Amino acid sequence: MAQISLTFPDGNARSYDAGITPAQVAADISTSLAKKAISATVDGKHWDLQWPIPADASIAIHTMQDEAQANELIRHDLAHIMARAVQEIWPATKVTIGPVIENGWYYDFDRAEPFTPEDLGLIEKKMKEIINKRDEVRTEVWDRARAIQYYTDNNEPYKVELIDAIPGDEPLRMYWHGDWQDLCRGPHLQHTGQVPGDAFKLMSIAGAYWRGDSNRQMLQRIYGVAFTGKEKLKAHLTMLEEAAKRDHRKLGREMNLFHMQEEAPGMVFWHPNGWRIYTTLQDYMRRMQDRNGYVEVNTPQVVSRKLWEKSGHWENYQENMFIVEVDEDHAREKAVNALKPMNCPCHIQVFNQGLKSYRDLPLRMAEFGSCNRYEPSGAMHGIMRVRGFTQDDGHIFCTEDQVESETKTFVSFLAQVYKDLGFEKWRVKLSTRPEKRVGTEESWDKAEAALASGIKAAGYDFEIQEGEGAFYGPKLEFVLTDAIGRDWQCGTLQIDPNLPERLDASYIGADGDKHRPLMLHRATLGSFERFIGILIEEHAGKLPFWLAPRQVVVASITSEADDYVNEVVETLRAAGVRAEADIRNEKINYKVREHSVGKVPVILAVGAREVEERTVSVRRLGEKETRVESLANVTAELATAATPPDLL
RNA sequence: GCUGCUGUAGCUCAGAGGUAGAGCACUCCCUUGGUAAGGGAGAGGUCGAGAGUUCAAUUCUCUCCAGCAGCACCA
Repeated sequence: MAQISLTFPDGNARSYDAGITPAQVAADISTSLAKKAISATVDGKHWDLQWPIPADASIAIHTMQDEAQANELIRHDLAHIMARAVQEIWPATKVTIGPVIENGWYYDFDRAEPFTPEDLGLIEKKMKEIINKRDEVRTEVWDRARAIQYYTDNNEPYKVELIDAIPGDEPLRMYWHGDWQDLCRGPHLQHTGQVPGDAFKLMSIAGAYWRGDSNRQMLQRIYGVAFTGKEKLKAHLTMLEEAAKRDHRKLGREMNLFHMQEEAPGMVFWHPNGWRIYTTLQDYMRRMQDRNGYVEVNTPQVVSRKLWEKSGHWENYQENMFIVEVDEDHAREKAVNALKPMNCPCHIQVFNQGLKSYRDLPLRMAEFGSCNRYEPSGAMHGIMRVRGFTQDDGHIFCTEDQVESETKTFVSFLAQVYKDLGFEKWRVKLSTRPEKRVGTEESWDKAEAALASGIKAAGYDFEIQEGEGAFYGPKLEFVLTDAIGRDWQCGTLQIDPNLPERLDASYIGADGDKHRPLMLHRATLGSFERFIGILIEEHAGKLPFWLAPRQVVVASITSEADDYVNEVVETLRAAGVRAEADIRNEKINYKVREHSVGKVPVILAVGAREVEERTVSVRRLGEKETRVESLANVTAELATAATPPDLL
C-alpha cells in the first residue's frame, strides 16, 4: 500500500496508507477527536469524513466548534432530512434540489397539492423524529448509467435531468440518510443525530421555477434556517423581528412620509415629510453634480414611438413601457407615444443639437429624470421597486480612452455621496459580457478592463458577475442592503457604444473627421425612490439631522410657555433649522412619546424655568438624558447640524 | 407574469350565513401636567370591486383588482 503524507494545521506531518479517510485520521489522533469530528478540510476542500484521501495533502479536522463548516453540514443534512420527511409523509412527492443558502437551506419539491403553513409543523415534527433516530449517513460513488437507471426506476425525473445536465461522464456521488437516498456532492455529517434538533426552523413556502426557468414547471420551495445551537437560532429570529421594524413601508407610514394606493400601483404619493427628504437629497445631489462638472438638463416624459423605434426600445422593451395613445377625435392624426422608461435616448437628442467637438468631451450630462416602467406585478416592493420613479441619471459622452478615468472619477464621486449619506458598507459588482451581445470581443475586452482598472484606481474592490452585463456593454453595479439583507442595486455605471450608434451621435475629432462617442450611463443613488427606501431602512428612520424631514419640535410644558415656544421656533427657523411648535394641551410625557415615535431627532421642552432663564431643555432621539442649554448655543449647534455635509 | 397567502374604521387587528367590534389615532370637554401614552364623552365602515348561490352574503363560490413572501424579470 502506497504511503501518503498529511500535513496538519500546526505544520506537523504524518504518514498514512493512501486512501485513508479523515475519520480514520481523527481516530489515529485521539478517540475524543474521533467522536467530535464532523468533517475535514483537505487541500482547501471541504471533505467528508468518509472520503478517502488519495495523495499527499494538507488536512484540518473540523468539529462543531468550526462554525462555518458546522453550519454548512447542518444545513445540508437538514435539506436531506427535510426531503426525506416530506417523502415519508407524502410519498408521491418528487424531489429536485436543495442547496445551502445564507442562514439555512431550501428544498424544491414537485407535489400536486400545495403545502400549507400547517404542513410545516408536520414536517418539522417528522424531521425531529429522523434526527432522534440517529440514522447513519452513508455515501457511495456510482457510475452514471446506474444512477440514471435508479432514478428512472424510482420515478424521480428531475434527478435524471440533473444527471444529464452534469457535464462529462465522471462518476456520481450518492448519499443515504438512513434508507432515504439523494444525489449529492456532499460532504455530510455521519449520522442524523449530529444535527442539533432544536436549532432549526422551517420558515416559509414559496413557488420557484424548475432550473430557474419561467417557462418550466413551478415547484414548491420550503425554506429553513439552522444554526449550531438554539441560542443562535433565537438570536437570528430576534434579528428578523428587529429588522421588520425597520421596514421602510412601516416607517413610511409611521413617519408620514408617503403612501401608495390601488389606483396607482407602483406609484408614490409623497407626503410633506417624505418630500422634504426627497428635495433635500435632490438639492444635495444637484450641488454635488454641479461641482463635479455635470451640466443639468431636463427632457420630455411623453415621447413619440418614432424615437423608441430608432433607439430599439420599441422592439426590445415595449412590454415594459406605458404606451400613450392620443384620442383620434382630438388629435389631427393618431399619435402613439410612450412614457419614457429611461432618459438616455433623450439625452442623445440634446447632445445631437449643434456640432460637438472633441474639446467638449467628456461631456457629463445629468437629469433628475422621471421614468415610468411597466414592471411585472410581482416585482413591485414598497418604494424600492416601483413603476414611476426619478433617477439621478447622467450620461457621459466620451472617447474610449476616457472611460477609465471617467470610471475612477465617478466611483470616487459615488463613494463621497454614499459616505455623506451615512453608508459605510457598499459593494461593487462588475457584470461582464452576456451570451447574447453585440460588439467585437476586442471591444468587450477593452471595456471590461477599463471599468476594472477604473474601480481599482479609485481604491475599491469588486466582485465579478459573469455574463450579467447588458447586451451592449459591461456594467458596474453599486449595491446596498436593506433591513433584512436583500441586495438592491442603487448606483450603476454602464458602457454603451450601441445607443450613440443607433441615434447617430457624433463629434468632430482633432483630425477634422466625425467620430462616434461612447456613452456611459451612470446613476449614483439609482432612483430617489429606491434610495430613500434604503436610507430609511439603513438608519431605521433616524436619518442624519440634515436629512431629517422634521428636525426639531419645541414642546411646551405649560401653556405659560407658549409665547416663548413660538419665539424659539422663529429663532431656529431663521437659522435654517426645520422647527415646529407643539403647544397642545397635552402632558410633556405624551409629547415626548409621540415625537419619539415619529423619529424627530431633537425635542426642546420648555416650561416656566426655561422661559425665565431663556434656555431650552434638549432631548435627543434615543437618549434618556436631557440637558439645559441657552437658546443661543442650541441655535448655533442645530444650525450647524442642519447644514448638508457638502456645505460645511 | 408564476406559486401560495392576505384584503373589515386613518393604523394594528377581532368577528359571525340574519346587516359590525376593540385598542390606538381623530373631535370636544375636564386637566397646566417637567421628558415614551392623565381622565371623560363623541364621531368614524357600500367589511377591496363585480357576478353567482341563498328568503337573506361582509361571511359560501367564481372572476377581477391590490398587497405580502418567494421565483422569474430588472437592455
